[in-house]
Formats: sequence, C-alpha cells, structure tokens
Amino acid sequence: MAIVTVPVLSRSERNAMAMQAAGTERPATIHDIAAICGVAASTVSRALSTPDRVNIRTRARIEAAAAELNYTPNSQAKALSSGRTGAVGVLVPDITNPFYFDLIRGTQLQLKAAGYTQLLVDTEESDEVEASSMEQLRKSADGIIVTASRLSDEALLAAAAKIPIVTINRDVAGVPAVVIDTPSATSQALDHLISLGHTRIAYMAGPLTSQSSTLRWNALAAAAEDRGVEVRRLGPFAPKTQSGAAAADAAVHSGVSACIAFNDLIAIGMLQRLRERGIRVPEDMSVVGCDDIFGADFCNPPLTTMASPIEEAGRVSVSMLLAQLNPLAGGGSRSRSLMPTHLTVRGSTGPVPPAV
Amino acid sequence: MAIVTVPVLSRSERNAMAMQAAGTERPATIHDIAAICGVAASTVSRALSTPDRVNIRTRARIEAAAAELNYTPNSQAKALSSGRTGAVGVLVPDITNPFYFDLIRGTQLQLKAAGYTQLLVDTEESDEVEASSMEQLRKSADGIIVTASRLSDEALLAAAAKIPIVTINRDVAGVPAVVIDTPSATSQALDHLISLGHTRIAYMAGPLTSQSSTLRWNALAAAAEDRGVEVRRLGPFAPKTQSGAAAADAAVHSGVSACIAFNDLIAIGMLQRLRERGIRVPEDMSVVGCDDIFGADFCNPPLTTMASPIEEAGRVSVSMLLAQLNPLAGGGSRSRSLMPTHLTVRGSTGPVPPAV
DNA sequence: CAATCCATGACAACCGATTGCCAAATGTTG
DNA sequence: CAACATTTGGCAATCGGTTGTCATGGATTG
Repeated sequence: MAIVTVPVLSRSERNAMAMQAAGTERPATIHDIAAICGVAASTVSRALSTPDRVNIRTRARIEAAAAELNYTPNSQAKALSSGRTGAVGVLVPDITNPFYFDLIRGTQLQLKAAGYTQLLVDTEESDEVEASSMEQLRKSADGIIVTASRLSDEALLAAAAKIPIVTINRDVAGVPAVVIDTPSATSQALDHLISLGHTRIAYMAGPLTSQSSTLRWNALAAAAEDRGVEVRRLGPFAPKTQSGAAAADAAVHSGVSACIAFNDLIAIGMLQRLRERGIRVPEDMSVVGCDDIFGADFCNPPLTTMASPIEEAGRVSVSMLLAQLNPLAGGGSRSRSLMPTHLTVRGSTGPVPPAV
Repeated sequence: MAIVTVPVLSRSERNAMAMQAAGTERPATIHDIAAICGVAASTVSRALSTPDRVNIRTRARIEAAAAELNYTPNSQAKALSSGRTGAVGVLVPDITNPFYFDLIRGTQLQLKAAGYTQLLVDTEESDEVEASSMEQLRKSADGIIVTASRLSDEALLAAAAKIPIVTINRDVAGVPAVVIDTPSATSQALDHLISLGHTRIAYMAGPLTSQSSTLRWNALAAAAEDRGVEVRRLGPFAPKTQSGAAAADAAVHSGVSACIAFNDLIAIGMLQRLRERGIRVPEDMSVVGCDDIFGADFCNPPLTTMASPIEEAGRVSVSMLLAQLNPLAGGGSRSRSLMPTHLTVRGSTGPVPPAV
C-alpha cells in the first residue's frame, strides 16, 4: 500500500474551508490583513498599536484593509500576549440594591469611555464569594473596584498586593478608596431632627460587617454627645426593605420619636410598616434615610435622606483605578477621595409630637 | 570587542526572576503542575478536563499538585485555544431601569450556577451601541441575551446567525425568545378598569422602537373594541419617571378617567405629577402600570400594575441559551417561552369619578 | 506464545495577538 | 561616493491552554 501524503493545509486555507462549510463569516485577524497588504503580521500589529513605528503609507494601507475586513482585535489573544485584559471587575454585594444602580452606571460609563470592559459580579453579601471572585478576577481583569467590602482589612490588603484595587465605602490604609462622606451628613441629619425638637433618637444599624454603618454610628454618637441628646443604636438590620418592618417595630418599642436609618431601603421598609401599624409619619415618628436611592422621592411620605453623589463616586473610582494602571499620565494619583453629601429634607421628618 | 552571548532563560526561570523582583506570587500554570508530577502539560490538561482519558493514579497526583499550587485555569488562554469563552453577554437598554435589576439578577444566578461569567452591557437605548456591542461580544462571549432590542428584525436575525442569541421581550421568527406575556395582562387591566366604570381610557405608549409597547397597544386596542370602550393611544414617552409628567398632562388633557402606562416608571412619574397638580389618584384618575418593579408597592398611592416574573424570565433565558450552546443535553430546546403575568391591584385604581 | 487491542501519555501544532531582536532599506552627511 | 544613522519591517518566541496524532506498554485473547 502506497503511503498517501495528506497535504498540510495552511491556517487560512482551513479557515476558508470552515467558512465554506459553516456558511458563517469568520472574524478577520491580523494575518488576513497582513496577507492582503503583503506585510508581516507583526507589522500589522505595530501599525495598529504603535503607529509611529510604521511607515505612514504602509500604515494607511493596513488601516484601509482593516476597515475593509471590518477588523476588530481579539481581546482574548490580546490579553494572553500582553498580560492586559482591558477589563475591570466591579464587585457589589447585592445587584438588586438600588444604591448600586447608579454606582454601576457610573463605573460603566467611565470604563467604556476609557475603552475598558466592566465585569460586574454580585457577591451576594458573602465574604467568601467576594474572596473567590477576586481570585478569579485576578487573572481576567486588570483591576478591581470593590464596593462595601465584607472582607477583613488584612484580606483586602493582601488582595491589593496582587491586583490593583480601589474600594468604595471601605477605608483601609494602603488601599486607594472612594469614601462617601455620609458620617458627616449624619450630624446634619441629627441637627435637623434636633431643630424639630427631637431628643430621643434611634440609629437603625446596617450589617455588622459594614464599615459604613459603623462609621455612621460613631459619627452620630459623637455628634449626639456633643449636642447633649440621646441616640440609641438598634439592630443590626439587613439592608433590604423587608428588614424595615423589624426596624420600625424596634423603633416604636424603644420609644424614640425619630430615627436615622442605615440606608434608604431600611427607611422605606419602615415607612411601610409604620403605615400598616397606623403610626403616622412624620406626625408620630420622623424617619431619615441615607443615599437618596431610586424611590426615596416618591415613597409615602417622600423620604428625608442624606443624598450621595453615587454615580460620581463610581466614575471617580474608575479614574483612580485607571491612574493606578497607567501611572504614566502625569500627576500623583490620589489614594483617597471623599465624596461630599448633603441632607435632602422631604416629608418624612417633622416636629416632635406633643407630649401626651 | 568580544561577542557576549546572553544566556537564554527558560520560561520558568524568567518567571522565577520576575517573582523575585516583584515579590508577588505568580498564578500556577499547568506547566508548573506538569513539572512537579513529571508528566507532560497536555496530560495535566486532560487530567483536569477529560479525567477519563487519564490513569486514575496519575490524575490523583495531578489533582493533588493542582490543589497544592492553588491552580486555577487562565480563562483567556482557555478561550483562545478552545474557542469557548465561558462568558455570556447580557445587553440591557438602561441599567438604571429597575425592571432590569431583577432580570440581571436572574441571569446572573443562573449563569453562575452553570459556571459562566456574565458580561453586562448597557446599550443606552441606542441601536448603534447595541449593534457594536454585539459585534464585540461575538468574540468575547459564547452567546448573548438581548433584552428589549432596538434593532430591526433583519439585524437581529443576522446577528443570531453569527452567535447564539436569546431575546427577551422581542419576538423575531428564527431567534429564540423569552416573551413576558404582558399583552394578555393588558386585557385583564382593561377589564379591571371597565368593572370600575371607566369608559374613556388612555394608553401611555413607550418608545416607538419598543416591540413590547406595540404589542401591548395592539392587544389593548383589540380588547377595547371587543368590550366596546374607547381607548386612545398617547405618547410616545421615554421609559423614565421624568417622562411621567408629560404623560400625566397628556392624560388629563385628553379627558380620560383612567390610563394604562407602558411601564411602571412612566406610571410612577405620572403619580408624582398628578399629585403636584392636585389631581387625586384614584378619585380623579386611575393609573395602571406594568412590570411591578421595585417601588411600585411603596409609591403613593401604591401602584396597580401588571406583575411579571422578571427574575424567572432571566433564568429561563439563560437556560435556553445554554441549551443552544450545549445541544448534547437531551430534549429539544424550546425556542420560545411565554412567561405568564397577572394584574396586581393596589391603590392607584378606583371607581370612575361621578360625572360633574 | 503470538497477535490484537486499548489505555495511557508524550509531542507538537494551534488559537491571535505582542514584542525583542535583527536585517534590510532608506536617508543624511562629509 | 563612501560611511554612518535612522527607519522600517520581518522573524520567531511567547502567553497558557486545547486537541489531534502517534508511540509505548500491558492486558486480553486465540
């Protein structure tokens, strides 16, 4: 039997066959462009990424061919060879929390503007999911934006040593952070309530692992002591409207006339529960929320809340991260950014009820 | 001058140097595992992905080494060589629209369960962004879930020929779809309003390019004719609360006593505007929304709306897409899935106001 | 004991780019 | 016109896997 030599097909020949077989167009590669222009693939690569290293006329031909073939670089291959993925991970504890909508949109806009892709991950309020997501992203992203981290300071520092990180609402020395200054807004809220005559006030705390909640409480407690009013801490409560019922009951039971909730979700849940129980807001009880999320303006009554520039915080975090990734751009990159907040007064706060 | 030959460093040697220099641990590769176990890298690859093709004892050694080194495969490299990226793109027109929160969470959960990564893209209600995102995703994702597409039927079909697609709320022959059956709910809503005595009703339409809006209108118009009541179409209005003001004014001006809005955002915006204008809901005007989004239950008054199983729709869409990707799993994959909806009656609808 | 078969694992090509190095081509200068 | 500087562009290695092909060896079988 004669030995039959099967002709070896070149890559492009095989691709052509595959195209014919599948009837489906195959995305163009730099090799296709190189073949058309009669240059090497490496020249095409340079023409598109380091235009100065290539003759202007050659470049023009290559660019024309690229446009002709509708060429877009393969990001996987790019990532593999360059080590840069062009993606940034954004970790949020709960994707259905409206607070993160604006944040996500902020990061999305800024990342897209810089040519990056956003990898959104819902960590389900779990430190384990958060940690494993980070490990995963370490290889598939150039950097990570971590919101309201549930991890320990040590874990965050260790992670930041492996991959550029910017935190939002989580302040750890050595890790760049965007911090929304709600603590200082809490004293505004407190003064607002005091000016309405309230002296017995409750703070409806968020999760124990939330640094934001702790900071707000500390600021609030300090301000309360300063003003000589009583503020008690209740909770913790999960940051969901469903927890608002328990929070409302706890507030009523504690005998306060006003409360400041960890966030708007809890506050809105409280409004619903208080209504169910026939307790009028703000006549019988004043409620202050935090964040000014979607819904805070149209709930019943509209919520007095501490408004944060959330979308801007998202944008700033991306800028800080990108500054870390491309240190070339002049100017030392700030490692800390404090976003101002202010109290937005609506209908859920009012004068203290007259003593019975 | 003597020619100095620089010794060529092996990959691992360089990596070792890099590690030393940067002081940062480098993720393990199959080559590291292969070296430890004294086998070829390809054997390691098979041991981890096609365990049956490898001796059970060899496999055990390899798995042990992998665990030891804390090995996780590099997804870029995997994608490049296998052609599968393990990612699925999810296109939404507006990430800050609460309707998509639940949808996104549904897709996220189901994708994660199947070991896929979700690439979320906000197309900003633009068909161009949508088209270019699809082109981009074609190379970086295995499939795409497109919600409320703004593209033409032809464009969607063409895209579906290039990459597996499942649409949500967009029905195009030849493209698998999950359709939330709001059209049938509109007749429920209509009957609800008729039973309350309303005979002059308006439909506040969504974007012209929204197929959902058109289908709802068609269903509503047909049902209205059937029942012998008058329903007029107003709009179009952008699916945002801000558009609600215009919608409310248009409704008032048209002299109807009830309206059915394209979605809850418009409806909620209408509630706010009507309140501003001193028009009472539902005494002077009844309002029905659609989707039962976050906020529909706590706005003022709580919104009567057509509730959709949004999160489930997200999960189903992922299942359908994965069935397309892995046809091996038995059972013909359905190409169309209709999600049931129902009317949820709350406080924004009431009896028709007595004639003046 | 020879012939056959299957399990096993090594080899090498390949995915689509990037990038260091070097040679050829070009232009400049004395 | 020769010598040199500077562009320009090609070659080939590389990233970290996957996968087709093939050689080896032990077990099964007649």
